[in-house]
Amino acid sequence: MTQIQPTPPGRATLKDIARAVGVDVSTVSKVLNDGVISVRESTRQAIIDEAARVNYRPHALARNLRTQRTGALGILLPDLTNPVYAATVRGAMRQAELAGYVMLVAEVADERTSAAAYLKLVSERRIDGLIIAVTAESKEMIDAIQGSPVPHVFVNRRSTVGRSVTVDDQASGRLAARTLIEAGHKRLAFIGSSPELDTSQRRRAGFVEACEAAGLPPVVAAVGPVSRRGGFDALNRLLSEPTHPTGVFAFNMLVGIGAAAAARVRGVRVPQDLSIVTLDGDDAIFTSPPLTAIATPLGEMGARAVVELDAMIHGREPQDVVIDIPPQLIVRESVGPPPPEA
Amino acid sequence: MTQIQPTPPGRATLKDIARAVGVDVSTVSKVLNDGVISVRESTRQAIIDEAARVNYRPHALARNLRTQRTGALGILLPDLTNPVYAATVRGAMRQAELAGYVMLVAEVADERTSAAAYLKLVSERRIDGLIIAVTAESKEMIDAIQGSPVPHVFVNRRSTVGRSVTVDDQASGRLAARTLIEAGHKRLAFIGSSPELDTSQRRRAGFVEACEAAGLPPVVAAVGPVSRRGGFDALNRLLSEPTHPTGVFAFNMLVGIGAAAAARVRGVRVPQDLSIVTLDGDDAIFTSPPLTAIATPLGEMGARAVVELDAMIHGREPQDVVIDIPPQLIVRESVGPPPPEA
DNA sequence: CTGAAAGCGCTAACAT
DNA sequence: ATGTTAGCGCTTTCAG
Repeated sequence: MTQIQPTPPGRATLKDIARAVGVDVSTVSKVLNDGVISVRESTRQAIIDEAARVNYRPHALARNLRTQRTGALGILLPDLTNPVYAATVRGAMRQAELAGYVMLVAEVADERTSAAAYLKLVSERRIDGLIIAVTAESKEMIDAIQGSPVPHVFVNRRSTVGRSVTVDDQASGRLAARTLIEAGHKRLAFIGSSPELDTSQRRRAGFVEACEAAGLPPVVAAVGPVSRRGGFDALNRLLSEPTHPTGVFAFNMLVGIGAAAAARVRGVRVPQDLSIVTLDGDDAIFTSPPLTAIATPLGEMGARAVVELDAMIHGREPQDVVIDIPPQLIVRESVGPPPPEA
Repeated sequence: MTQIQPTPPGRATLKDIARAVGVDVSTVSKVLNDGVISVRESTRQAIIDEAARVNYRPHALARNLRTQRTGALGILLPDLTNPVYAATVRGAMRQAELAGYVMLVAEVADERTSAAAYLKLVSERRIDGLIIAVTAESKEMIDAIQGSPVPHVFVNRRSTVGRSVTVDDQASGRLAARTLIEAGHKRLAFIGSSPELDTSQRRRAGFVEACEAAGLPPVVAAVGPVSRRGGFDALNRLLSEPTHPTGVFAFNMLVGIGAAAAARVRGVRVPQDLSIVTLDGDDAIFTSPPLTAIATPLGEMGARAVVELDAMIHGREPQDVVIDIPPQLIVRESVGPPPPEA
């Protein structure tokens, strides 16, 4: 009489199987890990059958302790409710699953908590590798990262203390500027972040470069927190100046949405009075008006970060990667010619 | 000469400390775990000093294998880029950190992958408890959950196979209806989800109840996927009927945003031609117009789920909890009187 | 082709 | 007040 109730998964151990089949646990281990040829077919079958019968699952912890690998990856990010990070995490998680990892997510508010979360994950040896989606330029953080034996890769950020996966942000900046310039705008502005965000600096550099190439005066670069609120406030400041820009490039979707809200509140019509180009895409289609944006392959970056991490974990040489999808303009309704009087 | 380089954290073991101080590892373990009084002050100090010097961190895996607890919680959710889930996860993660857990997150596309992810986390024994933010009514999933020894709690969902943390969704539905009714609307609609989402059913029930209490005809209940696209399509269908509703209650923010976009595309002005009430809040302030919404304490639900899970893990009796923050209306700009001809 | 033995780093009875 | 012992479940030489 075999048991009628299905055995709950994950409760049987190698020892149980070994006892049932009448072999040693090491034999069971070999068979189940599939690596070894030198097992008689009949015992192999018996073991496999019994394992199936009791619904055997390896105990991850025990295996990990032995192999010194956890099968887990970590990701450090500043804000889960920010769709930019959510999309990145999603891409990373999908790839992680393909590569057989589970994903530990830590949301960190600032550099202090970053370092703490980092230490918790890394020094307790909970993960095999770490994706860093926060800016990590505090001394505390740099020290922690540099002293660490755990592979790590920055995503959508560059850093002196590690490899990174990014896109060609300068090209995005140039494309944004050219889009506005071709629509006829002469007074352009970039709404970016505070200086420590290297990604923003590169987009700005590309933007400025294209402006100068077109012989346009130096652009105003409003700066603030990267958030809807930040975009809202920044555009508000910009619009309160006497001759304000007629075309703005918003660092990312959140900033763009905030900017659009500010325009609306001030009675500035988009795109009749003001054109907006933003970045990162998908969500911007449901704003009003839908925002013209430059697609950023966030998910690909996350996925690629996992690929690199996996390579490092397997001892391969890490390298910086710049995803070579050229920036692509998604034309929607927030860009038009400048208003006549401008 | 002590070492000049800071010792990398997490590399020293109990054995190293024991050897350096000249005691047994078990003594070190006792001291560092703080539970025991019976240790001479001088040795205690020596141990603590040495531990600090080598920057000792316990090896989570080894400890876990021994104690049979992982110090990790899992969460299963359908869509990270959905701000509703992002907010829930965030609340859960904050509370998890306070309670000393790390958080494993798994995004699952459907019931099939749910079951697989579930099994991966649970049967490999990677987590002490699981938060379930997906609807889990497939036989596959129910079987997996029921046979499982791992505590689990549903969040923002109810289920026959486990405890849950929810809010009073019927009250939210009633409040939404009353808001519209008090503004003068007579033709109301609820845009909800397909029937398997119990949360949607409760909101709908409350909505219908309040309509009937006001003597209003049975409401149309559009149904579709819970997403911007779903809200968009649903309102589109609604508006293409000859006498369409003048006030709609959207199941959540995403649906509300999609509905607003659909109105805009059809040239239906909000709130002059159509009033919209939605749920879940924060993001809705940056839409155009800002959407009047009923606040839903997503973060609290996530946090409370962790509290309940922690209780279960420590052997306390689980219970269903309904967060007793009454639904609160956030008045913005998407509700007004019905158009005159209606 | 299979088994015995050792050990990953830690904790917890139980001795002394 | 401290050490001894045993073992969590697994993998991995090394012998037979």
